[in-house]
Amino acid sequence: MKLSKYLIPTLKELPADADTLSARLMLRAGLIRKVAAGLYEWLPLGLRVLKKVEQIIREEMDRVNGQEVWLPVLQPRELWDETGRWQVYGKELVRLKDRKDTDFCLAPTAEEVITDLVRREVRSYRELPLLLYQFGTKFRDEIRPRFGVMRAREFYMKDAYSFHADEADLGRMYQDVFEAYNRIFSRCGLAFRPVEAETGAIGGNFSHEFMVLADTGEETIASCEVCGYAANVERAEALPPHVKDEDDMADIEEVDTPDTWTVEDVARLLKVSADKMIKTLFYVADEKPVVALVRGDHELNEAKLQRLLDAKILHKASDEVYQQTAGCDVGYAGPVGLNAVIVADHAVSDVVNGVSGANKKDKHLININVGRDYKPSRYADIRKVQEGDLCPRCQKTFLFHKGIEVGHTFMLGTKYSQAMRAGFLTDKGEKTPFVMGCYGIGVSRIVAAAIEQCHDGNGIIWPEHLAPFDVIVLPLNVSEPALMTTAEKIYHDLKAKGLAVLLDDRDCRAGVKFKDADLLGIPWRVTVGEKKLAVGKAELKKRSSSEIEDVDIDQVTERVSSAKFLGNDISIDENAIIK
RNA sequence: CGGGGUGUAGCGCAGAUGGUAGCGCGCUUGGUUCGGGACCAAGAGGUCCAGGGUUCAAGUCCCUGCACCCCGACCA
Repeated sequence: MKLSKYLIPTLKELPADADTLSARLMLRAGLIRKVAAGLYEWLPLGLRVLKKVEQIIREEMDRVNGQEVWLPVLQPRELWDETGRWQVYGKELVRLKDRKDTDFCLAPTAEEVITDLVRREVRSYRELPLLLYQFGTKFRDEIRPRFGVMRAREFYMKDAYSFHADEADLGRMYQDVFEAYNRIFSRCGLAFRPVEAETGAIGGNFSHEFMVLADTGEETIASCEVCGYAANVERAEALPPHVKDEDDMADIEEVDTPDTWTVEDVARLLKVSADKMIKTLFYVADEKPVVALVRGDHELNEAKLQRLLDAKILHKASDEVYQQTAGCDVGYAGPVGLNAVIVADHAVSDVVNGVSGANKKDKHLININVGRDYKPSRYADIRKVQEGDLCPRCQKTFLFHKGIEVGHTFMLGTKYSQAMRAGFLTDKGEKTPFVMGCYGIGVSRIVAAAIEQCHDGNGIIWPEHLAPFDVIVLPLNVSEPALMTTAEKIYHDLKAKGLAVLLDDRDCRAGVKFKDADLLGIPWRVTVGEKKLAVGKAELKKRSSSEIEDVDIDQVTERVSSAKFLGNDISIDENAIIK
């Protein structure tokens, strides 16, 4: 491809609203342009990278016997009503009507449609297991799109769904896909880590996220270097401390705390530490009010609470609920004398002579004690793990990292097949619901994550398997015929070797070409300049290295084509794949 | 949804006290240059986000709306 005729609008200055490094570089290198908040156009160069990622995923999915399909983006409400997700999914689901006023949504994921397909077409255990996947545009009306294509409202995703006769078979497939995912992200040249994860709106009972490690990541991972346990902080188990305070119980007392309601302020006013405070939070779980207690220095983990209560929808209670139940505002609520279902975090039970709101304006209670003054309905792990917490398996201090979620696998079980009455006949002739798994990869997000991980001050440094082109050839002076002829010959020879080559045939100064070549991040650069050409040489440089090598003109093609991917391919353990 | 901010040339921005719409980059043409974003000259390019109002006169002042960005709440 000749650069002079290729749409690569590189930018010296960057658009003001680009908020992360990868977004800035994607705009500057001419990979994408923004149309509206969270909506992007992929230009030729960007699309080439996207297609590279797609092909790697396709190969690995096929390797574990996945079958590619293509499902509609516009999906009828009736299917979403069957699983209840038309209600549960919330505002993120883009809803619209057709000309006949029938409700539809734009697919944020495709469990309903695929389950509908399989329930109509698959009858027997003999046809299982089945792994179907697709690539396609997904829509999620994010509250706040940001970070370029990383959190866009419309994005490109690979989603896969598997159907099984039983849990054991799902377990085998889950393992296969898990390994396929490891290969995919390795081939993409990413430093990543699979972690245990929350299941969120997709549901199911077991799930992993694949996190690309990057400081700009939105997710936080807690990991233990001793036993290898790693989980999203949304999921990570907290170890109950069991260092019950030694103090004797003192008499409960009401104290004045005018205009003081945050944990920090109350603790300062009463001269107690935050871990003596009991935070009292009101929630509504499937329309039933629930009170959650966590220690003042801890944070409630809503996902844990929701899972514990087995609630479809969980949200913070409104001020009215506080008034009705506690008779006061949020900051003055407390568990003593409260007539409600109370769930307490394990750590709360160890607090002796604690402090909480008195359920009266401007009043708190001191010296409150579990058992004597209030009685939670149940204890559970409902807090977020935090800095300093210990691994529940081996009591070693957790490490925390930032990550970008690029893949997510779920063991769904029968959540969707039961709701949609999707089943098959067993060898005994019994109708049984499919056991399902689902597996997603954010294809467009991988592109951004790769840049986030691989760049320098001059631009992108593509991992070789993702690079839009393998080589860029720079004739430094296009008006010099000998130089141009040589450059074009190298260009054609490289192409003949099957490499993707970009020829910078623009009539501009050398500096501009060097700057753009660095910005674009093409792995190999061949420079044809007059001085070196006079002695029959061209310059060869890897984008990832600062070394420049002079190579005989007629050796260039051989050098590049033989070096491509050398030492950069990952070893694949064929035995790990279950056929 | 709450708080804050911004909308002026393709991009980045400037346009006190209302009075002929500007700069840098990019683009076009010509010339000189030519190994890390050259220089000179001449050009093209604007419903100043939209609608309403005040005024002899609005990019500028006043309403209303929209879009976008940031922080928070929320969320595979």
